[in-house]
Amino acid sequence: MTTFAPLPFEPGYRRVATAIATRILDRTLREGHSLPPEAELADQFAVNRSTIREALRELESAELVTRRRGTKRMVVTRPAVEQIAGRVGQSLALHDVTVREVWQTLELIEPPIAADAASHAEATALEAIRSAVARYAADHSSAQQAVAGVADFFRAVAIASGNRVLLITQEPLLLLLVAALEVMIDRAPPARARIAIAQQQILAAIEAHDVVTAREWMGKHVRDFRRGFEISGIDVDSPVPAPRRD
Amino acid sequence: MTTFAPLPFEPGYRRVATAIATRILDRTLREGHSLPPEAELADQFAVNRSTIREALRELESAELVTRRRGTKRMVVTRPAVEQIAGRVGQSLALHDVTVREVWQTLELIEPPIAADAASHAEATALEAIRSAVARYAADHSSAQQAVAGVADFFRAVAIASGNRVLLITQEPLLLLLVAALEVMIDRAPPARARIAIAQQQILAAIEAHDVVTAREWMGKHVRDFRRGFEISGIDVDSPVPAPRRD
DNA sequence: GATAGTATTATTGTCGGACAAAAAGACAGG
DNA sequence: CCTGTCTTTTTGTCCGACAATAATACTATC
Repeated sequence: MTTFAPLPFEPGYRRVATAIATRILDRTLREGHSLPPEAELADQFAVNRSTIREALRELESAELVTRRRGTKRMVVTRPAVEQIAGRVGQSLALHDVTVREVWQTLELIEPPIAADAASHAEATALEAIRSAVARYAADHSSAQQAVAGVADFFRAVAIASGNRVLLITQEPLLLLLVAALEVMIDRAPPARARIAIAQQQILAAIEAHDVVTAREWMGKHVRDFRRGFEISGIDVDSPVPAPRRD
Repeated sequence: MTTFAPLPFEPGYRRVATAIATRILDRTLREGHSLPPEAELADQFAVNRSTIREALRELESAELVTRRRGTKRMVVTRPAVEQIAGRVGQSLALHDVTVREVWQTLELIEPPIAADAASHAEATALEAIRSAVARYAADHSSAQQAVAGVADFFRAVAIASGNRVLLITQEPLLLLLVAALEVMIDRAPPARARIAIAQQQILAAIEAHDVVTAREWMGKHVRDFRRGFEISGIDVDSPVPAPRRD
């Protein structure tokens, strides 16, 4: 017996969206190019403007096009790392991922990132790490600020590693870490100071191109979060809080 | 002097979208719940149906709501892993990430995943790995099939590791690996056989709860891809091809 | 001739209403 | 209980409209 797959009906707005998306992905439409006005698109695709607008909302939501603030035309963009990460973070949270899973993953990827950074960090990337460390040291009074500082440090190190895939892969984890840390940090008094020390040690190791020490201290740094959660009485098997929407 | 940020103007369709998204993220609207019809939403938000529809396109694009095929009402969903991964993969490709970066990241995360799998794989997860290995061994004639088999093996191992964050984190990398492998595999004759051997060794190690061997063989497995790219004459510093759209 | 200010046009965001096609629901008959 | 038919909802798409504002052309001024 032959079986038939159901006929896939694609509504117009989606066909339009994929048509435009394809052009963006194959680089026919390049970053910065602005899209024709809606009326013209409607003409070209021979559909109503409403249909075009629905398609644009899809693309906009995928960050393939954006409107710069205070401007009218839509502009082709590549999805910013943060936006994509936000999606992934949301998704992970909705899947009831636990603090433990996030933490285990960080424990796994961060030390090698630090090692890579130590082995081939360039001057500007190093400077960025330095300033992240300095900013954290200078002011970590509010929980929110402290936590943001922690994330920025990780970002700076990942940038220094020179691997953008790692940087982007790491980003959703940071979002979730941030969400969880904000709850934890004020309940674990020693946390702030220990973070500062770890950052300084890691920075020093990276500056000295000391791969082994960088890896080790990053390992300690990440493991410390686990301790923080334990001290503050947060069950590591509880689901992570959803990251804030922007 | 005090400075003022420009007043952020949020169009109605976005305000509606975030309003609904918020309800989904805070679990007021749960997975499987169906949304009210567009007309009713228009009433509730006191906006036109067009505005509602544009908002729905945004949510749909974010995978927070979906229409089951052949059905009419919109249903609240949590974004499927594959969809999210598709986005991230696209984004990475648009950022001109190189084969090397993808490969390095895999080299970094896969061995520990295999180690985790070896240390606490459950029966069903093990069975899934076994069947993935068997499927690959049974038929890897077409490039596309072979490559899909490779990805499925990685997925099965990640599932066995019991860490969903790793699973989801890994997914975009697999998409890019697949896109790159499809080009490479037919140009590197020994690749197919070596993959089969590696899969069998890793499976055996996981079955035996042999953490060290699992990690080692997974390391070899991933490093082999690098060799494949070299043999087939693909520059590892060339950008990865964009993953196929669905 | 360059610049600042003003008028015009183009474009977006939103609305209202309309209708065919398809799904969901109600209902009768076997 | 299943099956086929009829009715009601609901979606996808269209059309036309209009206020608000960005983009552009134009003008006056120095």
